Amino acid sequence: MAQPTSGVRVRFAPSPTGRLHIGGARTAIYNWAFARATGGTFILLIEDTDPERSTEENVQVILNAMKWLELDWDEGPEVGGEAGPYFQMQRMGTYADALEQLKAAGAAYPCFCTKEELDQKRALAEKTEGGYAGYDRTCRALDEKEAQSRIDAGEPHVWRLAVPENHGPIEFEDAVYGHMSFPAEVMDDMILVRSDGSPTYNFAVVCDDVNMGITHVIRGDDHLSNTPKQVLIYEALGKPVPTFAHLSMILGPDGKKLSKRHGATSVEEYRDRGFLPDAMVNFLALLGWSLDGETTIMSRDVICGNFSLDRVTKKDAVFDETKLSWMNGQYIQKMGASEWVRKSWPWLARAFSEGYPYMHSAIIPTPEPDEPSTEPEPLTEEQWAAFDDDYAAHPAFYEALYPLVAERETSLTECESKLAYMFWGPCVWLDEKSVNKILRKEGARAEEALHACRAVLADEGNAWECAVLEQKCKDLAEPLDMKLRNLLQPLRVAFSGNMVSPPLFESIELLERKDVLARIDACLDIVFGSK
RNA sequence: GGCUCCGUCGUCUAGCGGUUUAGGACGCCGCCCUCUCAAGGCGGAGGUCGAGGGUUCGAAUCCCUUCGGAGCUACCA
Repeated sequence: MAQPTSGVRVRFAPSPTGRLHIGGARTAIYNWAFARATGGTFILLIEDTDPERSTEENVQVILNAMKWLELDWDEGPEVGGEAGPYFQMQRMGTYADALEQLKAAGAAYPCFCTKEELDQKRALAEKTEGGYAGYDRTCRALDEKEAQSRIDAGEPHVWRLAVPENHGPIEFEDAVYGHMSFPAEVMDDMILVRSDGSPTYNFAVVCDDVNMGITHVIRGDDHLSNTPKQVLIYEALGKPVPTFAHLSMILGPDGKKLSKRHGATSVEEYRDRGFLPDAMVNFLALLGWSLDGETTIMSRDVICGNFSLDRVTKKDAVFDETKLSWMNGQYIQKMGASEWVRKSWPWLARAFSEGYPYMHSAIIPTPEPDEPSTEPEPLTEEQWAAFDDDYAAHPAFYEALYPLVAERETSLTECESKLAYMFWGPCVWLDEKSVNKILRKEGARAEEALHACRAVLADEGNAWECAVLEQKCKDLAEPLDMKLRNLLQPLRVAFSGNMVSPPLFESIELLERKDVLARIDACLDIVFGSK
């Protein structure tokens, strides 16, 4: 299965164990970007040797995450390729072949020590000798014939790598860490094949990388210490050692390895929280790599066109969600209305559903800032149908919402709360705090302002256009001797229910005159008891 | 314990012996803009480059020591 290796071949090999971890995603991005930058081939290989978790469904989860990030692979599941199959479970034959080769070369030997025996020895060594030095090579001394007869008798055994005696330091080049050297004496006669015949990780990766013609192994830092062991396997196999590139760890805000305790750790979670794939890729690319030290926002094309291993840092990086949010906001500003509508679908549907069918107008208590975020009820089929109908009837309306929130959103989810008022029809939910601060404020003349603005909005002579309505309302300030702020904030509250909202007249323009007037009337009635 | 790696503003980073009074970005503070909130513009605080020794005319950049952090040390991957 020797591959013609012309050019760069890199691979990302995730285990389908549930979700695509942030660290894994970055590894995938670096492999992908490196392949694209060098005109090489990006291969996706599924490490599905754990039968417990490697379900069809979990494989799909990984694939979906890769697709969501828009990391296209040249060879792998669904697209095939000449170096396949791309599932380790389907490559068992290649591992068996490799073992045979090692046996023939005398580079592997059977070991009959049981797990229990080894655990005991390890425990003892840790107590008495101040540390376990690795397998004591008991079975390596076994007579070949004796070993064979025990195998023939069906005695359980594993196959170990016979680390060469007097092997000088094990050295290899790492594109990130530079020249690496490990003393061979501390290398364990590691297990290659387990007693059940399955290959261990270190053996399987080497076989795969050899057979797939991988030229650059770009992977997590946690494999750095595994690398000399793997180099030994390459040597035993008589194969050239690829270039390695180890990526530093991604840490949580507390400086500890990123884990569930830090909150969201999978790309799926970020997707569900309204993050854009472009922002994720841009942000993750910058976690350990830089273009020039200055550029922060960069497109996939720029990343792919300029990615290089020699600008990858060795230092562990803390995952700073604040910066990710900022970056996401930058991408939301640039994405455009139609894409925004398409991607904001779930949250727009929620915003729509809250206002449908229209509820009554009322003052509602201001939510506590430390609200216990409860999982929202999923929308019913009915609600979805109603939303779909509404969108079909007013597609332009939905696109017009984009400029209202584009530069105010840091995540797509925010449109649900920020735009809720746009779906209230003739009703308004008045935020209690806003009512007290704006409408009921002593000496603010809010009621007077509201009546005046209402008159402008009610005047059929005024075109229902943002610029016209805004100008006419602002013209009220002078005769009334009011500050714009005092004049318009009451209108904002009466219309949107809150003292903080997206642009006022731009919003009003998108709704019907009768609904806007109805809201003002409801507000006047509820707050001031006047009509 | 052993092996290995890392250490520049709070965070992501630039820096590869002199062009550096250590640059950019997020965050923070202030000002401007302004009907709110944002966005945007401008400005500011914040690192003496983990510490201590060298080498050198000159070091964040080279060497040594030291401290701190991390990874590996499985019939897990």
